[in-house]
Amino acid sequence: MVTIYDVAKRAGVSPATVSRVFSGHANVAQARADAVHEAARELDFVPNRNARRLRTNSSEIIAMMVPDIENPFFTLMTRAVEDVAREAGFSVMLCNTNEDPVREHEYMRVAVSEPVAGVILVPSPGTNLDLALERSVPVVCADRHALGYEVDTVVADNKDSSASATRLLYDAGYERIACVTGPDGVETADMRMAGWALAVQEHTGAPPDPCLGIRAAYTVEDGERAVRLLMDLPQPPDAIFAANNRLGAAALRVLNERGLLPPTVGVVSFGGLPLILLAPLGVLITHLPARELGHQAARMLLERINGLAAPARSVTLPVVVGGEGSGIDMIYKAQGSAE
Amino acid sequence: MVTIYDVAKRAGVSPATVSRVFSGHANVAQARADAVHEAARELDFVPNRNARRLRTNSSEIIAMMVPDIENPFFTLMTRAVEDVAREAGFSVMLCNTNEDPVREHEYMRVAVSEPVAGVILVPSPGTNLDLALERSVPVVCADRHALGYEVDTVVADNKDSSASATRLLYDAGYERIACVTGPDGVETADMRMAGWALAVQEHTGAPPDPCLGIRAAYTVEDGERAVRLLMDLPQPPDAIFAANNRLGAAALRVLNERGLLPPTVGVVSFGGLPLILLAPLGVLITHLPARELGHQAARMLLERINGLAAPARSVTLPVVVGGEGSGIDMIYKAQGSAE
DNA sequence: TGTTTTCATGAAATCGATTTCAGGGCAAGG
DNA sequence: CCTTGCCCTGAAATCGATTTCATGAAAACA
Repeated sequence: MVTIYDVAKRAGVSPATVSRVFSGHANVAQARADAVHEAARELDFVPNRNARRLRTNSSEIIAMMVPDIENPFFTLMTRAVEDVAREAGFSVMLCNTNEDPVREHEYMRVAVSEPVAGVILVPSPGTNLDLALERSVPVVCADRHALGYEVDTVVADNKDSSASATRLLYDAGYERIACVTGPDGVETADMRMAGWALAVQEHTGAPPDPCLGIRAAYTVEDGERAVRLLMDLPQPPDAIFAANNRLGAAALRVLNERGLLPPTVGVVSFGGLPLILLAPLGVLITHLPARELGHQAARMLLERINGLAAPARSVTLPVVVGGEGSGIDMIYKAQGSAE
Repeated sequence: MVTIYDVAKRAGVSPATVSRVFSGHANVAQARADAVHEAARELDFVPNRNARRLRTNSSEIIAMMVPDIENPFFTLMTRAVEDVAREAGFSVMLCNTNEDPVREHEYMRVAVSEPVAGVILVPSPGTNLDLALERSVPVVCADRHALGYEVDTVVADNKDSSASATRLLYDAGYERIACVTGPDGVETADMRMAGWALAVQEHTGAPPDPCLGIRAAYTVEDGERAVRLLMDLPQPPDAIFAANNRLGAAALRVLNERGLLPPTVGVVSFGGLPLILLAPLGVLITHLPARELGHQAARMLLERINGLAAPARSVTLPVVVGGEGSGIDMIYKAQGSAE
């Protein structure tokens, strides 16, 4: 392995000087600096980061903890984080938590002992950040808040935009609107359902019929089960508000099975459907700011890594509630940002 | 920071013994080991991985370099790698190369200087592995070979299955089959086009009409441009073999624009279309073994990390060329594996 | 019982870069 | 011409765990 000692010998300087040239923390005479660079190039020198990190007790790795990288929403968020991180000289360590607090905690141990420079976390219900905070590893939450902790957080404006989307269904003439949302305790699921309930209350003057608000895991399979349940009700809904992209896909699939595609039954998919080719007319797709969530979270984390000591900040990003356009129009939008 | 010296002092042993207890490489008397564990617990000791790595010159990080994590094919591959890696106690560092050899090389520098335990690489054309091989960082290529290097490689059976898929179009009665493939020099693009050409030659007894074989970047936008070109030919094709999922989506979108959806014009999408909801009848989707590619690559890499010194191995995984079923059938297949 | 082997252990060297400290060279000021 | 001070520079200490080496004790063998 080529070390700074080899470079130093070749360049005729001391190892300390080589280090100074590469870390740039002190002044080195131009002639020597050139000699060092030349020697480094000739020897194809790559500094050993472990040695550097041991000494400086720092690292250039950000842990990105998401429930499931296969969900295009999180894929896009991760991609955005990686872009910002790379720009700033950081690498991204990918951690799938599977929405499982135990797994999340295991990863947190790894992150702390690594130690990583910081963590961007989509918290699972029951998340525990004690370890990271004790060890003062900065944490930024994205998409959801971490219950019981005061850390920087970036979320989408779930409740208001869910209400808006639901109102659009009423505007389109639907009257009995159901909601399929995610698990109890998952913030996005709860907020979106709350938004739906708010719009229903506004429109009907009464809280929604409890059997129209139903929960499922954020998967296509479980979503289908839930939508079937809804459509099998004695008084089935004439429109469905689906609280994420998986559930939106599930709704469309069940409705397709039964020949009830929009506009027969109205559908809102909260979150884009990537690569969707031929969306039926009358599907309303809202555009979650996945990329912006990632960018913003990464930027805030970098600020913390650079020593920012302000109290915890909370940012809420707007959700674009797309107009109820033609299938093709919406396809293009969904495609463009590939949410 | 709590170090092994603190633990040693408290447990009344030497730092060497503490190290032995934690790394488990040598025997320590039970009584002392207990004392060490107890002291470690009391002090809440977490070993510093940087120090360990510096000494052992190893790490528990695998670099995963893919062209674009947003392509569901690579997302799934990455997920599979992460699953295997986690099982074995490794973490995954995510690197988007953007199909750009310069960016790939930058990441390779990071990986080498990290240094990571190994690299799983989807090579860009013009990839350069010298750095990694010099530094004896194990590399496994996935999805494509690295031109000019002898390293472990896992690929899909692109040529044969492209030929099979093309034959299915002939069987369905299409006669003038075009091919939209990826950039020149990208192995998957070349092999898939070769498979298409082979089937055309077999069927017509002559090499394919050159203007029917067209190249595009592996993006929806550029794919649309290419497909438009094809459909604007004086003698347009009556079927399209699209060499990856993005190009498949592009083909369907252009055909939809023009009212020529299958079965009017036949389509093969080589690679699944995730979350596709309402595939038109007559779209043939082949299922790339993304998950298996990832699993296999990760397993082979772990073997190398553990010191395996055999000559480079090459594994080819089969591609399932789905039957031309009803839209819904295919939807379920595409969904299930979310390629 | 005497000899050899095995085993657990601590002291100290080691990994490779960073950083402190002290000294030498040089310019400015008296 | 002699200080004072600044800037570069190299020697050596340092980060925290691992590992080699030497040692002494215990176990195995004859």
